[in-house]
This record gives sequence, C-alpha cells and structure tokens, in this order.
Amino acid sequence: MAISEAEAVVMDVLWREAPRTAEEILTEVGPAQSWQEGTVKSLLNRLLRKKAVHAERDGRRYLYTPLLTREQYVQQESKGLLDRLFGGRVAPLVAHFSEQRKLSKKDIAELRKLLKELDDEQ
Amino acid sequence: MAISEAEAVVMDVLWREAPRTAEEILTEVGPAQSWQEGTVKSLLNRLLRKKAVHAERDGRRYLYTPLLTREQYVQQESKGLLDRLFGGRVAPLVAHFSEQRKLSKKDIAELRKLLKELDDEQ
DNA sequence: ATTTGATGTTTACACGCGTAATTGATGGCG
DNA sequence: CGCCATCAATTACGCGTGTAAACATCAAAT
Repeated sequence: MAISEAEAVVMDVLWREAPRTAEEILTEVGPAQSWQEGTVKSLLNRLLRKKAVHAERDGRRYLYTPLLTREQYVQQESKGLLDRLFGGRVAPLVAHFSEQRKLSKKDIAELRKLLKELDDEQ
Repeated sequence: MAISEAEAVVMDVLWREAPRTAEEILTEVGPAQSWQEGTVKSLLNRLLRKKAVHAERDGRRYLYTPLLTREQYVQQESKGLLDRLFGGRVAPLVAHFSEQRKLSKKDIAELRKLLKELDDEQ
C-alpha cells in the first residue's frame, strides 16, 4: 500500500535523522503541521503496518528507523507522475517546466553540467 | 478540491476530444478500466461539483466539456511533486532520473536541444 | 504497593474515493 | 395518455486518510 502525504511528512523527519523517538518527531513536525501527539503516533503505527519504518524498543519508548529509503520513495512518486502525465519520458517534463518559465538560471546551469557529464562518461 | 486519479482518467478522455457524452466516455474508457456506466456518471458528477467540467444539455443527454485545462492540471500536479520532493527545483529532479538511468538517448537529445533554444532566445 | 507520569495501542469519526445499485426524470411509442 | 427505454442524479458502501480521544502499559517516585 502506498504512503500517504501525512505519512511522508513523518518519513521526512526520519530521513533527515534516525533513529528517533515519537516525541522527537512531534517536536520537529508538530509546530509546522500543528499536529498533536496522537496524530503522530497513529501515523507511525500505520507506517509500521506498511513496513515503511522499524521500531526498536528502548526502555519505555521506541526508536523509529526508516526501512523505506527516501530514494525508493522519490523513485515511486516521480515515476508515477512521469508515467501518468508525460508518457514516462523526462524531456517532455522538463519542456513543460521550461514553457512555464520555471527553470531558474541555476537549473539551466546545472542541467548543462549534467548533460556534459553524461557526454564525458562516453 | 483536488481531482482524484479516477477523475483524471475521465478528464483525459475529454482533453483528447470534447464535448462528449457520458456514453462516449464510457466506451472509450470502460474497457481499459473495466468501469460500468454508473461509475463514469458518478465521476462526471464529482467533476461537475468541482467545476472541472461543464455540462450542456443536448436533448435528453448532456455534453461534457472540460473547464480545467490539461495544462492547468499538469501544472498543479507537477509543481506539487517538485515542491514536495525536490525543493521546487527542476535540476535535482532531472539529476534523480539521470542517476536512476531513466534518461533515454532521446531524452538527452531533446534536453540538449531545449537548452540550446533557451540559449538562443537570449 | 500504589499512584503517577510517560509512552504506545486501540478505537473513533468525518471525509474523499472507487465502484455501483437504486431512484428519478423525460422523451418516444403504442 | 400511459408505459417503456434512456439518461442522469441520488444514495450506498467499503476502504484509506487525517486527526484525535480513550485506553493500556509500565517504569519511577512516594
């Protein structure tokens, strides 16, 4: 089963640093999301059920560690979008952003560099 | 309110050609999705409520036309992903696909062309 | 040993979604 | 004019989600 958006917020915290306790997650994410303790706990439990995180007992609390990597998640999400909207091809996606004037100078520079590297490595 | 995935399938039909009747939509999308008549009608109604399509009476049936354009939809969806996963920047996204070896020859060629054009236009 | 505070687990509930059956409207036919 | 076929609209239902209250557990303090 897929990871929901709220669940992904929790994963994000764990991707930045792990393992973490539920409370640490709450203090990091609570203010921005204005979530309560129970909410975070529920999300953690659903992530456990989905095998996206692992929990290890540490005294009276648990330490949570991500099992699903950020790379895997990003991969799934972006492939999904690419397939649904751009026929699975990257260039049309970039073209879209280009038309939308969403390419910054920095983006363009980096893209150039990237293409150069692809060139160099034969 | 956002358009769901099933609703987007219906929109896709209308983006390819509009206006269309519910039945036309069904025959175009029913086989692939194995949806029934009622399903398509429901989706159309939800899209109406969301003001994503417009319905115009034509005798005893309706002709449905998209109000939300494909461009707008693609824009929303891809901006969402970009912001959530790549800090709103395009280059990291492309880099991601590059690392994942998801850039085809064709992609690379097109990206080169695109960058060239950006160059030319000043 | 009992209470209390900290944690985690279970249960709850409203809402959107996917899917469809049921009901309602309406125009054509006998 | 009344009935049937054709559409659309309403209602339904199970499931995941966002959010949280209620409940359980257990170590620590008294």
